[in-house]
Amino acid sequence: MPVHDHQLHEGESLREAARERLTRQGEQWTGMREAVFDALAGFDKPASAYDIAEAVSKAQERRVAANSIYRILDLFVGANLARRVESANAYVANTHPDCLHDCIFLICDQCGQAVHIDNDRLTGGVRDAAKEAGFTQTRPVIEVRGTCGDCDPN
Amino acid sequence: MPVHDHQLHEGESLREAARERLTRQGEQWTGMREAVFDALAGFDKPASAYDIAEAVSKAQERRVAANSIYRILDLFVGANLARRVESANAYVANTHPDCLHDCIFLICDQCGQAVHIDNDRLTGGVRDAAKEAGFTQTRPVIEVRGTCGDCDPN
DNA sequence: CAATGCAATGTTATGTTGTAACTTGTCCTC
DNA sequence: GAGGACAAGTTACAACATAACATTGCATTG
Ligand SMILES: [Zn+2]
Ligand SMILES: [Zn+2]
Ligand SMILES: [Zn+2]
Ligand SMILES: [Zn+2]
Repeated sequence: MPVHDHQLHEGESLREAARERLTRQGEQWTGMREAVFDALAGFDKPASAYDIAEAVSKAQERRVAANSIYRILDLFVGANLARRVESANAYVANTHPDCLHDCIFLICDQCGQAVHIDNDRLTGGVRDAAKEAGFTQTRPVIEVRGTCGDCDPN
Repeated sequence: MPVHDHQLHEGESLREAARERLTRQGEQWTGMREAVFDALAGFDKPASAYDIAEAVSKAQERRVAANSIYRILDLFVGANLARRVESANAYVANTHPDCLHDCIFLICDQCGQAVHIDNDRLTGGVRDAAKEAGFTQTRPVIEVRGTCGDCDPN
């Protein structure tokens, strides 16, 4: 269970929370951004920028270049609407965009599913260790590659 | 300081330790593998497969394809002679190939330097959290992006 | 209402990272 | 010297990411 309380959103509610958050940052919630967010949230596993480009292209019946997707994903990550999964070169929608903290991702090497867990004790420990080594403006990347319970039902 | 004791190697001693380790695994220590290891160990920061291909090409005065480098790097990572830094798409030589454990990398966004720290309490905690979530055969990826003390001397 | 400025997006090109498939070379064994 | 096993070479391409510049649409203002 999470170490702290926060609201997890899904579907319509998630999009609303994302829109709220982005506009509150002084950024616009455009049709294109909504389309990208919907596509991203529609995936059940981390999606690459090209996956998203394909999904948006299909939804809009026109070609959307990966380029534009990257721009919007960068914006989303900066605004905490999405997270980048470094070990998968892929992105996931953030189900609690109002809650600013470090996430831990567990990624299944078999099925590609990613589980998101929160543990401030662990992430705080990693931050502290980096600080102790003289690092500032730290951004922890904590992920675990492995096999999920569904893929290895022992 | 490291939580456990182990020998850190460098230069000739490091290459020896790597050769020892690899051959003990039943793999061959070929000229090509030595060249790749030397090139990798010669970098003062994480090097991409293409960086290494270039270095080896220069050292051997012939073109070596990145392809071959990837094969050898995969072997090295599997044998604990090298580590992949996921958030940098790059590799570093492992200075203690005989010591099997999870490493934490701190990578400076400014200068690219990577510092390697060990903290079994933290990495163990991450492993435990993954296990609790039903994941098996786990391989933690714990890295911190930030600014190193040299680049931000406050 | 033109003219201007600005942010978002489109377009094209190219750079970087990573794999796949097949071939060649080398060494060992029979 | 034929055959097998493994390392490495070669070529081609897939996947991921960014750079540079053009276009669009909308708001401001003279
Ligand atoms: Zn949370
Ligand atoms: Zn799975
Ligand atoms: Zn160690
Ligand atoms: Zn630095």
